[in-house]
Amino acid sequence: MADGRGPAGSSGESLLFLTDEQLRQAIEAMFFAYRGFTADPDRILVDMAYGRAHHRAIHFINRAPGTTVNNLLNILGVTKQSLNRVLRTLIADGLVESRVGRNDKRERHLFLTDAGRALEQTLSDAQRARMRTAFRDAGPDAVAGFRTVLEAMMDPEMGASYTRLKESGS
Amino acid sequence: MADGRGPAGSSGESLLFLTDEQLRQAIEAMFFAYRGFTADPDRILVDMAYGRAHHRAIHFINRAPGTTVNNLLNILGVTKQSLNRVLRTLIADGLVESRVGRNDKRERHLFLTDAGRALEQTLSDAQRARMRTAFRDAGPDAVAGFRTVLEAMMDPEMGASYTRLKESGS
DNA sequence: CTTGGAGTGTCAACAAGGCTGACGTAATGT
DNA sequence: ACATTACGTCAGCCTTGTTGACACTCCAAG
Repeated sequence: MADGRGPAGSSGESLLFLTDEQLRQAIEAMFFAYRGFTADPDRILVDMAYGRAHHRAIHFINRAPGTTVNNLLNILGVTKQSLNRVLRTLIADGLVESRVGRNDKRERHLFLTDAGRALEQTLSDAQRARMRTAFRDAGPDAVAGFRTVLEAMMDPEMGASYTRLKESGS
Repeated sequence: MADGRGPAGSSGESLLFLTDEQLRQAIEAMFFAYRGFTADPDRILVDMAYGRAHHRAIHFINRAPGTTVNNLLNILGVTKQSLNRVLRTLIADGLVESRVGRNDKRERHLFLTDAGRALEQTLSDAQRARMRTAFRDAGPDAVAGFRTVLEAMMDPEMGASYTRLKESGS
């Protein structure tokens, strides 16, 4: 495994800092960190009838108000059946509003209601608190590196969604 | 709340680089990156009868050969029933071997068989390939920052498991 | 030796949240 | 007119998580 290889890694001399062992550690760090990342909102959601899927939908509707179902589908990368199950409950509970499109009446544009925004705020406050602490402890340079690596890890398609959201939000 | 804030952020002047908007972007980056992170092994696993839970078990058994079920339970953070279901199939399929403990015969020590190691290799090769590319593109400084932030994001307990593995493996 | 408790395995039942396939409807584009 | 798109929905399946209950083995303490 990460054994009898000499100092020259499997990918060339410019990558000496990337031993298999270090990559393994990074993989584990990613695993444990993602658990921390979702832990706080998850704790809040269990008390309600919601799960992580609801959180994701709420997050991205808040981020791109008026987005269509199809657009959300692409961002989340799930089937319309999966998304619809979540959306149906959010609409029924009055957290999300679905408006028929003006130009194209086949489309449904999604918006958070006041109650939806309130929940979004609660969830993202919890999530941001941990991120803020972690970022503060790590420092600005580490944060910059963190984001650089995350962007490089994305699938190109997903990266495009990310960039679009990032630019619309700033 | 996250609205009409002036230049003084909600957490003090030394955190000016942490606006809510930047935290939101980091949250989204984490979401999209984790998808990329798991995509490659997931693609391999669907062809077999296995899922992500099997991958995780195989990964950590490979990392800490001879680990007990209870130890693995703590690392993975699932119930013994969930883990057992996965472990049972892996043992039945000859990828994992369970040996009764010598000192304490109640304990089962888990090892990968040759076949198990082969699958682990395949999966982690796929996962490492993406990480390696991302790390190469981002550069050593970014990678260092990446790991610093990830470690700061973990729950303290999980961070302890991570540190233990990290130190045993180096 | 008996007993309590820890470590483990297993059965049953259930829920969340993925998936596919199929079908219906309305609106749009050709 | 007809095909396609966008959406909703029903039915059924899978993985992976959960609780609760129970049995077994073994260690250690009384």
